[in-house]
Amino acid sequence: MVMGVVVAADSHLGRAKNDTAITRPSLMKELAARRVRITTQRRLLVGIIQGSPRHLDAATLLELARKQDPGIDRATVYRTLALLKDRGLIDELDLMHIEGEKHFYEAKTNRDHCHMACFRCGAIVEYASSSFERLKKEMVKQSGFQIRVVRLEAGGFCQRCQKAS
Amino acid sequence: MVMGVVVAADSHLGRAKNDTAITRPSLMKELAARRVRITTQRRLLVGIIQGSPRHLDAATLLELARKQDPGIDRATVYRTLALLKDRGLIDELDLMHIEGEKHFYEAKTNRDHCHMACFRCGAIVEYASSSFERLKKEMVKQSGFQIRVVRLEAGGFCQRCQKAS
DNA sequence: ATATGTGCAAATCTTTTGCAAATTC
DNA sequence: GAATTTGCAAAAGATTTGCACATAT
Repeated sequence: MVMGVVVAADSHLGRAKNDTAITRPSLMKELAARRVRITTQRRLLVGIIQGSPRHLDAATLLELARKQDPGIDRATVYRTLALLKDRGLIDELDLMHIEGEKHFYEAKTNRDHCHMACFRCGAIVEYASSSFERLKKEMVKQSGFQIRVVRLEAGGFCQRCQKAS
Repeated sequence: MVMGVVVAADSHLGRAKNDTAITRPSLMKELAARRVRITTQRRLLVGIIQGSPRHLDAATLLELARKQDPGIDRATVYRTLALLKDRGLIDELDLMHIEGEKHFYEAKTNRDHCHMACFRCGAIVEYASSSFERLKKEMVKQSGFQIRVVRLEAGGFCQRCQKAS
């Protein structure tokens, strides 16, 4: 058994459950620390992102936000996402374009992790390991490139779908 | 020095030059092996992709193709890219959306490699190492997920741009 | 008072699709 | 002649933008 591995399969677009090694620092605190103005709508959006057990796309985030503030606009959602991404507080994922070209978002975690997307059922399996951390360090060392964001995604078939065929 | 490392910085959207460990099997042969009909236009498009030293996006590919066949249509380009992707002959990259939402393509190599995109100058640094191969194996082993495609991308600043600031 | 955030509607950018004509087997 | 590929034009989907108004410091 490899140390530090965090794997968890979940249903459709789910997120790791037994994920004890990964923590998600408070977005609100991070925003405050960066002296970003926290408006009512931003608080709402950030709360939804932080609390969501799933990877959200902009349309879903808007929909969820509208349940609490029907007046909130799509543009505000996109502008807030851009802000959070710019400050490095959320990660933008493509999830191998398993659902078209839209992006998915998740609060930045203390530790980078990979996403594996099942082409058949859409399940997302998350995975973190020290090997990933080592690889990143190696990349930086060997290339001299200064890494700000990393994204490791894979597409294929989850365990369940492999059996089902 | 780590073994098997292939690193090369290049100018804007360039590709590794001293890339001896990485080979690109002939797309034409692969197509033939899969009994895919090879039309004039497909041959043209595939030739451009295979021969290009850069990561191409659909619009650029269309533009290059039109120099030789002005009649070729955008839809054909997209349809051919979809075909090649489906057969696993090309890889689709996002390059951290450094130039908008479009995709970039490259002929599949014998060995997976990462792409690091410079947010400042747009340079693409490619990197392959045995650590990446090990990580992939570990992911499969630990998660039971069957990987068909992997993409490891990073965004940040290349060596030159770090110095320039 | 000044800077910043928001809603609205329209625009933009990339990719996909329906259908008739052309091409290939 | 049947099946596949292509061009054309229009549609679709996701994201961005200009501008006037509202809100916060």
